[in-house]
Amino acid sequence: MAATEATCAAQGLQLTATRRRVLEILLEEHRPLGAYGILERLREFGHPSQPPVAYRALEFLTTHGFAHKIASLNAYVACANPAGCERPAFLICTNCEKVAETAAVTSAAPGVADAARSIGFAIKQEVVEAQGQCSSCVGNT
Amino acid sequence: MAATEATCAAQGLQLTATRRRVLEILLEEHRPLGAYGILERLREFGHPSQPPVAYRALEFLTTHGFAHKIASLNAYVACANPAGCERPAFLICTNCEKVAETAAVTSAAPGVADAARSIGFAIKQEVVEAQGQCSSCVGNT
DNA sequence: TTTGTTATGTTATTTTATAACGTTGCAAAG
DNA sequence: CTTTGCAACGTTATAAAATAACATAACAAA
Repeated sequence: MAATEATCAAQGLQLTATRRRVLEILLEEHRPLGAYGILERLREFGHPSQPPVAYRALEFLTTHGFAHKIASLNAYVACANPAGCERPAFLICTNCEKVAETAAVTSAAPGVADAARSIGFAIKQEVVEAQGQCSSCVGNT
Repeated sequence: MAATEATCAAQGLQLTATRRRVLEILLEEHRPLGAYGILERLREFGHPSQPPVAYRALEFLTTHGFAHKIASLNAYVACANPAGCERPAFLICTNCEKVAETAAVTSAAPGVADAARSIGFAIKQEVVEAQGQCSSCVGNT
């Protein structure tokens, strides 16, 4: 949160009340939250809570790397490393639904980068989302 | 298509009319198609076309590896290599929307596998979807 | 022929996301 | 000042994606 505030200050980004509240909600959760889950939480705090409210805040947060969308879940998480987030990848526990964020070392998995090169495909960005079981849940299911 | 028929015969899977038609539709398209796009096409051919029809066929096709869901697009493509598909990864052109399928060599991108190991996370499956520009579209946008 | 299983047909609903349009707040140019 | 421009906000409505639920059919095995 402090890192996010610092980045916003440095780059002239407006961390408005709603945007800040959405980020706080994501930080409080230990699992990805859908847009409508966020809306519910906003409602509890008396914020306006029509869908665009959440989606606008999420667009701001994801655009600037303060949060990420987990495409395979249609859900959102706060960035674990807002100060220096690059090539985020996610480890999604299919048992407890918690998500760990890590950084991929290369821009693409081996084989994928080669394949891209060989067909002249210019990779801009990559979505890497692993599903499995976290250490607490291994063997539980 | 032949490979799919062969696999179904070998494994006792029922490639019914609707399932076959959905696979044909995906094979004819050179880009990912949403479930409702598929429904439109089915309608043109006089098939029943309520949402569950498409979703059931897609579940069958994706479960057995004859088609894949592109999570970051909420869309579906025919598998490019139904005979021996392992660890599929996708190169999605943000300009022309075509998708190339490739195979990741390792089960996880470097760094991701290490991170998983270090926190005791057991990876079962991985979603790898790269966005960028295909050779025809590089420089066009 | 009854039973179990797999696939289908259909209605309704839920979940996720965006379009569209007017309003507000504020800073910079005139 | 005040007005012009811009970014964010509030609200209504709707689109798009996915699933729940329940009844029916087709067919093989007991």
